[in-house]
Amino acid sequence: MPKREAPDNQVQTSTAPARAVGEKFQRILDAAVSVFAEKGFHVARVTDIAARAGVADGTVYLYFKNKEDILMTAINTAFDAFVRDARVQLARIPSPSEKLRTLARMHLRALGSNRDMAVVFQMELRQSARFLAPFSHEHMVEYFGIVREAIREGQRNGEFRPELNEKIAANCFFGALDEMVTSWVLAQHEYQLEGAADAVASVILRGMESSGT
Amino acid sequence: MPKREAPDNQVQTSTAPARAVGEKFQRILDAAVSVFAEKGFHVARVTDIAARAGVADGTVYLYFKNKEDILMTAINTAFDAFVRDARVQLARIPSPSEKLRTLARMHLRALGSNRDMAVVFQMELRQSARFLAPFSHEHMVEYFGIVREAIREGQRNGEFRPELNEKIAANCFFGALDEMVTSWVLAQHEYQLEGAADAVASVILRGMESSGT
Amino acid sequence: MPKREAPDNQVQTSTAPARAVGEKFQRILDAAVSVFAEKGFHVARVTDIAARAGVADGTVYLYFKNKEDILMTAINTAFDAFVRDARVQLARIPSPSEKLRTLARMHLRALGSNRDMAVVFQMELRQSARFLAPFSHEHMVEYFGIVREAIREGQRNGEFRPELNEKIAANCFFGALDEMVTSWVLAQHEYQLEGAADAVASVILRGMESSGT
Amino acid sequence: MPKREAPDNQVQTSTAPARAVGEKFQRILDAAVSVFAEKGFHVARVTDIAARAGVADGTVYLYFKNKEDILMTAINTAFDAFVRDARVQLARIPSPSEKLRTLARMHLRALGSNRDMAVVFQMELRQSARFLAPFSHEHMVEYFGIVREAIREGQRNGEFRPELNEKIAANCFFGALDEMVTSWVLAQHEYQLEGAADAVASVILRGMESSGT
DNA sequence: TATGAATGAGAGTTCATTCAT
DNA sequence: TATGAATGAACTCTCATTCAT
Repeated sequence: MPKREAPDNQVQTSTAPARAVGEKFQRILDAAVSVFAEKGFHVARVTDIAARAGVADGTVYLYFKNKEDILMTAINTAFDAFVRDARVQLARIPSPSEKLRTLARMHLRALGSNRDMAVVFQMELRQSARFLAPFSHEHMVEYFGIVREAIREGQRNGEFRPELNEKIAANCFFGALDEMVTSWVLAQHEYQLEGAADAVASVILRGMESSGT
Repeated sequence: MPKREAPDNQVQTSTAPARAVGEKFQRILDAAVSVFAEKGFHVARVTDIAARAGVADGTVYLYFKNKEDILMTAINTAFDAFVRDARVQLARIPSPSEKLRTLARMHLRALGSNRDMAVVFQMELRQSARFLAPFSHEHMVEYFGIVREAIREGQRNGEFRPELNEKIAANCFFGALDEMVTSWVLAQHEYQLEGAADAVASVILRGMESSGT
Repeated sequence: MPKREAPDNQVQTSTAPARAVGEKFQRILDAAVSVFAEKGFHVARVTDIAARAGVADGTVYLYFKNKEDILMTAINTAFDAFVRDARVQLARIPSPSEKLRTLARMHLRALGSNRDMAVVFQMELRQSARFLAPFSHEHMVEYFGIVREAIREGQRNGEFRPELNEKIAANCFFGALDEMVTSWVLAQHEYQLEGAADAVASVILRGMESSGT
Repeated sequence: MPKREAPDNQVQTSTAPARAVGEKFQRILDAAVSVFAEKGFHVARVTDIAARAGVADGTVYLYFKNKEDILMTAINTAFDAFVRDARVQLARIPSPSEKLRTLARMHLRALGSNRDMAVVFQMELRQSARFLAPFSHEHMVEYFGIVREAIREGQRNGEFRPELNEKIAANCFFGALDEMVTSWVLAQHEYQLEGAADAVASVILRGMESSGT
């Protein structure tokens, strides 16, 4: 029954320095993400996670209610941190199109900098949205909210075509980025995911722009 | 992207009592898709599938090697039919942009007409691409091949911006449609998925078009 | 999912002849009683029961919902058979005191002829009455009902003291027999339990008899 | 049969800060009896006991060897106190029948004044007699010894029928009281258990009395 | 072909007990 | 003494798959 230290955004920082005590929570979380990425949630065994975290099986249950709770915590923590960060960044940017361009960059940077977490997001998030706690789906709704708000803003100030269905546009934006991540995750060779952000953003933004722009 | 209504996609066709045989095969396949859609591949039990198909558990193994084989067959059969159909349809259309617009319509129509299969595609395809036989991934590559060919064609004839990375553009196209399906599948209320095809296509196509067009 | 053959009173007859097929249910039940008697319900492992019954672990769950269900079924089946038998026998006897004397004999004969079952009754029945399904407790109530009815009858016809609290008297009767079984079960040396029935009955019956008798 | 209120039955008595030590020891013991009564020995968790005693899990092991030791200590302590008390009381009484009548009253008073302990005795004592250390069984033998001695005395002085099997008679006596406790423990409504002592004693004593008395 | 009873490996989870602090 | 985080053995139950009928 150790108490989880306050989740501090840095979802998984396997930095070198001193492996202080008490970061067992984080170790388990990191190990879990790694194992989930490797075998998928259902095939992953708690024993694998414990072993990779260097703790006993039972220890996992001191920090998490059950296997599902580990996945949920991993996803929610990362998602929370991302959305919070995104809100802060976007608040500084006045232009809607620039906001979306920045969001695209953040999206691909966040996932591109942590392959395991990216795999988990791409492979498990949809499943969990449907079969596990719809908790994580809340985050998706939140993320979409940010995107849609920017689009509406752009429509109001004339940047984006007003007749465009804002929900569909948001799907195009998110879907395009999401597919970039998926293909990156499935790719055999390594490449910088973030590098594609501008190209994607420009396709979607042009697609939404008012003709006369 | 299947059109599973038409029972002509059956992979195995025996000789003599072909109808009866294929009929049970198809019943199991349909039942499986329905159960997979409901609970997800890993949680679905073979017993559920057999019961829903109205056959004994053991009978399932007369038609399929194992549980995974059922999923693979379901996905592959539907995907095959879709890709074959797409090739035929697109061959008749000269304009690259019109090709993509048609593909978008076909994509959303195919999945929009069979919710269970759509759920399975959205929830299980990525997982299976990574963890199960990468067999089904071949189909994705094939589908992407069709999209990319149309894009290249459009770049050659000046419709689409030549500096555009064709792979990224294909991801935008597919990702946008895919996200439309996902949000449709997760939506609480019913609506015609196909109806959104033109809106999505127009966003992506405008995004790819040459400025001077 | 084989269907339990109709429970046919002969709770555990490990008679010699042909071990017909389909008596797997009975084999598991007998094995369970034997294992429960040996180690107690909570310490007994399902694996032990399966092994002793000569079936696989999973097979146990084709016939029983869970470990508790095995215990309950064993207790209930035996109890049912006993109570049904008792009702039939006692119906033929007019004298209340003779009824109780017969019941005492039946009680000790039933448990004295099956040591394992006796152990389970003495060790687990009270626990199960409190912590498991109070189902089995119904049987106790039924048994007591038979005893109390006989006592009331005897009070009505003047055989037993009318001022006697009938519930207390029933407790004396049952408790005395029960303790005989317990001490028999815990005893190191073997002896005929049934042989003590008359001695017990005579103590209790004299204790209840009207002074002038 | 304990009189656990009085905290003078403590088995272990350390030297210096005897009061404090014994106090925590007793708290754990009381908590254990309460938890055992509630869930049964095997289902009770050491954590529950520690929590209810207001100590850490590890502290329990400073006072007791293991979970079983707690149960044994609880039973033995109570039993010891009861038997010691019984010996003292009965020594003062010359009449064998009066001795038994007094014992009946003490028996029901002891358990009737501490429901938790009564539950533990009724539910766990038999189990422990068989599966755990037969240690506690010694107490039963001791208790029975007292009863049997009184019966023999009564047979010698002509109060009780000489042909009566003294062991059986003792079983009747104890069994009747024991069943009173059991039914009291299982009863839904509250009532004074001790109040039934005379009724029970009179049934058994009459049952044992010589005819001509 | 079809059945469904039987199998048994395997996984998640619990909890008595220990031991460094 | 006291703590409570950590351990890891153990156990119940599930379910994909097989095979005798």
